[in-house]
Amino acid sequence: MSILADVARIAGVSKSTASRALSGRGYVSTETRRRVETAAAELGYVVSSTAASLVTGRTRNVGVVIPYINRWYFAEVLEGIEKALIRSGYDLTLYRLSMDTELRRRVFDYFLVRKRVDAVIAVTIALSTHEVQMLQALGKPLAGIGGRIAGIPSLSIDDVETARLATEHLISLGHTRIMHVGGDQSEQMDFRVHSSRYDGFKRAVADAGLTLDDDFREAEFSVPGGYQVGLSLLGDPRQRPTAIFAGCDEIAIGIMIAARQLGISVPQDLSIIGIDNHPMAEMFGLTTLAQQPGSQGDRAVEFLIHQIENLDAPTPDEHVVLPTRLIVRQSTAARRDA
Amino acid sequence: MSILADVARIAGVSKSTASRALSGRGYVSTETRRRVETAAAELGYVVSSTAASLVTGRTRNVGVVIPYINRWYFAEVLEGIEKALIRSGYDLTLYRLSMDTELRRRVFDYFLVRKRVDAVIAVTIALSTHEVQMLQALGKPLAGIGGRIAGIPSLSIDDVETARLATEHLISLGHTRIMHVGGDQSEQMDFRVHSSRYDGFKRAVADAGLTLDDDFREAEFSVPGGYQVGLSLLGDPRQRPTAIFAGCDEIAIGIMIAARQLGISVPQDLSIIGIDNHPMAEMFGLTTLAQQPGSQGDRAVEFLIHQIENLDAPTPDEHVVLPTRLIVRQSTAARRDA
DNA sequence: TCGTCGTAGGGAACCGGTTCCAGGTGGAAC
DNA sequence: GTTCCACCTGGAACCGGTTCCCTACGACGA
Repeated sequence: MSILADVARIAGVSKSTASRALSGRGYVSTETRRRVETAAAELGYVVSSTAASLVTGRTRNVGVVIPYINRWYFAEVLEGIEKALIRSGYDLTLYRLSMDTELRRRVFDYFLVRKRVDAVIAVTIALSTHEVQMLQALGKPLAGIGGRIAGIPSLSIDDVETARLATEHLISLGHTRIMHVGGDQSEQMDFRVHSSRYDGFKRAVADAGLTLDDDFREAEFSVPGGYQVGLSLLGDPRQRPTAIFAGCDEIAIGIMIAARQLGISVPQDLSIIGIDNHPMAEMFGLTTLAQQPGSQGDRAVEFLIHQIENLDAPTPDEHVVLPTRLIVRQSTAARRDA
Repeated sequence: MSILADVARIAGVSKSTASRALSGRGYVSTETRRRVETAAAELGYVVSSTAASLVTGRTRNVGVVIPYINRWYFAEVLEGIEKALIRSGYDLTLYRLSMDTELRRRVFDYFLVRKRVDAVIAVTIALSTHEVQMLQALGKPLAGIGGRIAGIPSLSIDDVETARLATEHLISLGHTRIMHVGGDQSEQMDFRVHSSRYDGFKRAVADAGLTLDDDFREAEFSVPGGYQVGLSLLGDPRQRPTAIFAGCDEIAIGIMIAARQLGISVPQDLSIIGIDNHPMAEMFGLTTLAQQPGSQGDRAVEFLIHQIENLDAPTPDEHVVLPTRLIVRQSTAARRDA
């Protein structure tokens, strides 16, 4: 385990020259550089990024705070972030933040804040003003994905508008008995994605002049989650809607499977629309509003790296709204009058 | 952004005492400790983990090399690792390694090797002898999950045995026209998981005295992957098997969906068994061999941390085989004679 | 011929902690 | 009354790089 001084000695130059030769900064003759490089190779020298970051103040490491890993949206975002970071020569340190507030505090105090990362990306986690201030005081650029955070740039789809569009699609097909199956309305960790989607749904319903006395069921954002709600909701023909707007494709698919099992045919008896364009959506013929979580990660990284490398530049406080696209497949159809 | 010297000054002690007071190592009077702590709190002081690791040689950071994020098995392993690391006060740096060898080299050279991590966990990635030696030369403990790596401790299920068991289950139900739908046999990155499962299948078939001239189809390890193979395989009644052993539950579920769409009923016309016990397995009534990827991650971490903290201890070169458990549900049944 | 500029390289300070060592207490044991 | 030891603290070296500053030299334009 050799250090720079060894390399310098073998190459017959000073530490500073060796450093310049290997990092490529500053003037070094080609001959000297070659000598240093061969010496380094010979010794199997690798820089200590720790030592380097101590003096430069840069770690080339970005922290990602994310609540789930094994759900499609989050895994995609994470992959997008990872690809973009590797491409730019940055490492990714992962912090999974559950709703446990004690753990959350620990992650902030013991991990994030120790000058280990150059920047932080919060995925679907609404940082508190205090958390934002803490990180900003340390000079760490921040970005949010999946929602708006006061004072920091963020990236997300417009959940209200997307939900409204999905619902309008159902309404335009003549449906009047519509329900929304979505996420827990009280879950505090996220950016109110769940309630925004429900809000969009309600607006579309109201705009169409419909009144629904029973319009919502809560489901976990997963296929089994949708399946369970589907079974109990669709099992009773008297409460069964003719169309469902699901909070995400996984829920929608779960409901489709439940419907099939109950002998309810989609779209003849029931129209279903989701959000995401999950890889399974196509095989299920699911109509959906497509988003690209991977590219959200990608763009967040691109932005952050720019911030890191121009720390003096003003922090833009803009929120970028990403488009969603309606993909009509076979799970939605005009209402069939009984 | 205050540093230790500031804290020491405010508290009226030396740097060394301040360090001792905050880290809790060495003798410090309670009174002095209190003074230092209040000074630190007042200034909003946070240690520079960079500076600390420069001198201690410990980063409290573990690197995880993994090929996928958005597949169930990998996400579960990653979650298990993450939970265990956070619990022990370690960070997790994530490296997604695709099959791109150039990228792989870069990850090794530029990232892993820079003394940024105290240990490395390779998930389903068969490190080359050279890669293992490089990391060991740097004094980094290693562990493998999902397969055996020469010279380093690893953790996995017995793929051959598990596949054999699954296949035997089908054979015991009287099936003789059996197929395996599994992963690409030539994919080089992993631990031959795919070919081990195929091998186990073939052994069970051979042991039962069956001869099959067409026993394999390749599928991506995903639901759509299984679905596509299912459609083409099951569409032709002359080549259709009466039972399928799928390389994983996601493939199995894809095949079940394809079967349903083609009017082939499971298990009357077709028995299907998978591996994993994926969260969707239960709702599909899928018979499977359950494994717990999360606990694999957990155990690997536990072991590595022990290694890190006792670096002089001999590196055990043991391979731990984890059990799988047959869960019989409704997707497999005795062969129905035509 | 002189000043200037671009290129090359060395010396030393510095990043922000940790830890070794030495010195100084005071109480307990002999 | 020593001696010993446990406890407490400060000084200084050190971890392994990067970078600032200074010197040196050759080329080139005036």
